Amino acid sequence: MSFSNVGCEVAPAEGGDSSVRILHRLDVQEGPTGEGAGKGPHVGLVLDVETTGLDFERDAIIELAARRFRYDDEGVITHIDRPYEWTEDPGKPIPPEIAALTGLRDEDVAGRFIDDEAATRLLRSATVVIAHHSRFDRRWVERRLDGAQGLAWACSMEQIDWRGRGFDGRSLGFLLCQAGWFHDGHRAGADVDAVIQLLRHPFEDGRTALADLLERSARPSWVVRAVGADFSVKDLLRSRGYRWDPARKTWWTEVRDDERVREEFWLAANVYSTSARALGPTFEEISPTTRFL
DNA sequence: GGTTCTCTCGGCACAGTGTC
DNA sequence: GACACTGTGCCGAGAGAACC
Repeated sequence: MSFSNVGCEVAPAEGGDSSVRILHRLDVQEGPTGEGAGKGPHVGLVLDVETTGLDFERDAIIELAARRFRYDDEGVITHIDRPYEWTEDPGKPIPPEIAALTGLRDEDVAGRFIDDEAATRLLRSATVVIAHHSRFDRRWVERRLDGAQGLAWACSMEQIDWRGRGFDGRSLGFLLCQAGWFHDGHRAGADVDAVIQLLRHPFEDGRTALADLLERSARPSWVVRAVGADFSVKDLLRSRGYRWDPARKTWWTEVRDDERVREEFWLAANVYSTSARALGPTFEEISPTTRFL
């Protein structure tokens, strides 16, 4: 565990003691922020849900929070909107471990419901919806809100190269800590603000985390499936980053749009040149509206 | 023909990291 | 604790070869 190379302003303690770091309590304020305040032409939205568990069939959302922000072409946040938070009665007791984790008790959610129309309108007003683990949040939101399908999603956990940027781990609280802040985690509103703060974070090259995220999210990509690949090339595929899909019984990987042609050549030379029963690769386009489903 | 060994072809278990 | 995903390494069923 190291905080030495995170490229952020974690303040040394008073007196210059380098063995001590000071963390600031996170307090994201509504209103214009930074250079070019308020002028960003794009609208992003950070969202987080708290649920009674992880089972999409049996469990339910108990809290949904979101906050919009404006950002400019450089990925700099220029204005932060007011927070939106709803709690919802799941119709059954909140499990003790979830109550301990989130601080939400049965009486906090009793008789309360998410305003479907307002929440859906809020989500649809954004160019991109961002969550810290969109594979989780997207499924819950699309299941709960009828009008929330087909939005462009990005993931602050998966689509920012935190390790490459000098951070350890990917958990929200730990990333925030390395950026010099702490918050009261595991409440939806607090986690939304934590993500916004991380997106504002400037790396050593001056780019923000949001800029990295938007660039990676906007890149079209392709799921390549080595359909019919012979077993003899499985280790070759694995070493190139392909993964086995048990359901479809194919090796697959995701490549950027500009890597597709190179991948086709590689497959032709290394996989399909030797495989008598090969059927040939398939390519499925992936975009922000189809990721994390 | 019966038994044992070896190889093939995935499949599975587990650890680590993330979410609630 | 439950679940998802990734990476790594080992396991197992079935087929064929080798041996008696």
